[in-house]
This record gives sequence, structure tokens and C-alpha cells, in this order.
Amino acid sequence: VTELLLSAASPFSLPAVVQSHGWVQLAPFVADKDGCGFRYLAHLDSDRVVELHAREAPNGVQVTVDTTLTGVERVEVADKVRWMVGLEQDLSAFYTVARSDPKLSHVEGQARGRMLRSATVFEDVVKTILTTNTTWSGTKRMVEALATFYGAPLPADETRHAFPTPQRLAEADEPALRTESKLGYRAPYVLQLAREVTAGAVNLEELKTLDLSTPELRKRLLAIKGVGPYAVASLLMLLGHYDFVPVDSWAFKLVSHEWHNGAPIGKAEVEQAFADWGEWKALAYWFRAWSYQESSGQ
DNA sequence: GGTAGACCTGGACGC
DNA sequence: GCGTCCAGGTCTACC
Repeated sequence: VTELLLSAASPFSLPAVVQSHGWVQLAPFVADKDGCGFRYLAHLDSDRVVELHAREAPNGVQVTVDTTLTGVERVEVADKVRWMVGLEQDLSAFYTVARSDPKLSHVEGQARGRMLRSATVFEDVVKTILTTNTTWSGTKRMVEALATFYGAPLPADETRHAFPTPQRLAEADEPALRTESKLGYRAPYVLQLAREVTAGAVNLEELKTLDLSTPELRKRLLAIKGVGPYAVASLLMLLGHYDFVPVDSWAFKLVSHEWHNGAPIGKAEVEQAFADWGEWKALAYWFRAWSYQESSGQ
């Protein structure tokens, strides 16, 4: 067993990150019962699969790993968890503008704004592709299937699997991805991405550190087949760029009920509603205290 | 530069 | 049960 303590600058809340969006419900995440922390199966560069458990600590995040790690592995796990919970992010400028909007003034006190990320950009891109043109239950099913069929098993419990590396996924065959994993027409998109990453033609992980401008980052992500306007806005948000609102059918519902009496609206109305938020549009959209509430939740 | 139709699955609905 | 219809974004082809 290995323990790590990662320190966070205030304000930070691990529960706020865990509950930021649905990611914690997707394999290989498992949410703690109290919703305050999570477990995750990580496929390390050493090719070992380990289970890590992240919990809130007084001044940051306490990480427990189910096995003894080498020094190199400790560093990798620490880096991964720091990325996953967004410890490097500074949202103080967002909090400053959010104070003046009653529907967003709660974010600072609750340390809302960080979005839970997977360990790799590749995993988040694939998962995002699997959120498009389907239901949330469909997304969960597809991600679960990918992990089960193509992810490396956890030695301590071989029924559980990490998310597949690009290399493992690149070896899949398309008919199996389509039918067994139920990816349907998305199968070739995922396969092509896995193969391009494996071949070195696409480097997604460098996007964590390259510090590209939003337009440049957006252009790169849009070049991925299966990633369109909605998916790219979601991915930009995960990567810490909030200039675009991820407009899906749910966004229409929220904005329509908030400002248009439930009447049908288009993308322009959603964008108009957040036009004044500048570089914080996506956060203002995502963390707003909407009046419309879902009744048939997941 | 904008858009109709195809894509795939599962869930809702009518029989 | 079984068939039909629909929701959910993106791609391609064609203006």
C-alpha cells in the first residue's frame, strides 16, 4: 500500500470535483458512497494496473494505492491525480465575476468550477465521443464495455479493468467494437483515433501542457473524427478553456425554460445567453443554478 | 457557408 | 412479444 498527499491551494473541494459532472459514473471510476471521493483503475507506464483511492484531506487530496509503488510509479500516480482533479487550476478570476450574478455567486464558496478528468486526454476524448448522439445510460454502457473487453485487468481482481490504452484499442477489430461493445457507427471513429495516437500521428497528451490558444486547441480537436461543435466545447472545458458553451439538447431545455418560457430555441439563443461571460462562458453555463430541474434523473 | 439525410442503439409506444 | 418511431450529435455530399 502506498499513500500520497497532494496539497491544494484554497479554495479547493474534492467533493465539488467528484460531483462536477457525470464522469465519476463512467468506468474505470467508482464514486465513494458519500460522493466525496473516488476510486480509479490506472494503467501506468510501467504497464501495471493499480487501483487508487482519492479522498479529501484537510489541505488537499489523500491518495491511497492498493499496492507498493516504485518511485517512478509514485510520481506518475501523483501527476495523474493532480491532473484528474485539476489541482493546477486557478479559477479566482472566474470567481470574481461570478460574485455579481446571484445564480453563480455560490461557486466560490463551494469551490465549484473544476471538472473531473480521466487520467489521459485520450480517455476523455473517447468518452466524450461516446456521449454524443446517445443517452447517458448508453454512454455508461459503451464505456463499461470498452474497459471490460479491451482494458488491462487489475491483478488483484481480474474482473475489473483499466480504461484501454490507445495501443490496446488499436488492436481491436471494427465489427467487434460495433456489435460487442455496442459503439455502433462510433466504432470507426474510436478505432481511427486509437490507431493514430498509437502511430504517433496524433499526440493528445501534450495538450495537457502545450498551453495552446483556444482557437488552436479547438482546431486540433475538431480534426478528430467524431468530435464536432458540441464535443469540442466539452473537451475544451475539460482542458480548462471555457470560451465555448457545449450546446446539446439539454442546453436548449435549460436556456429555453430560463429565458424563453419553454419555447423552442436554437444554438444562437444559447450562445446569446452567455455572450457576456467572455472566457468563462462554459463555466457560467455549467455551474449556473438553473431554475429548470430534471425529473427523470439517472 | 449552410443543410438534408444517413448513421446506431435502446427505450417508448401501439398493436 | 413484436414492429414502428424517435431522441441523441456528427459526417458526408451537395447546394
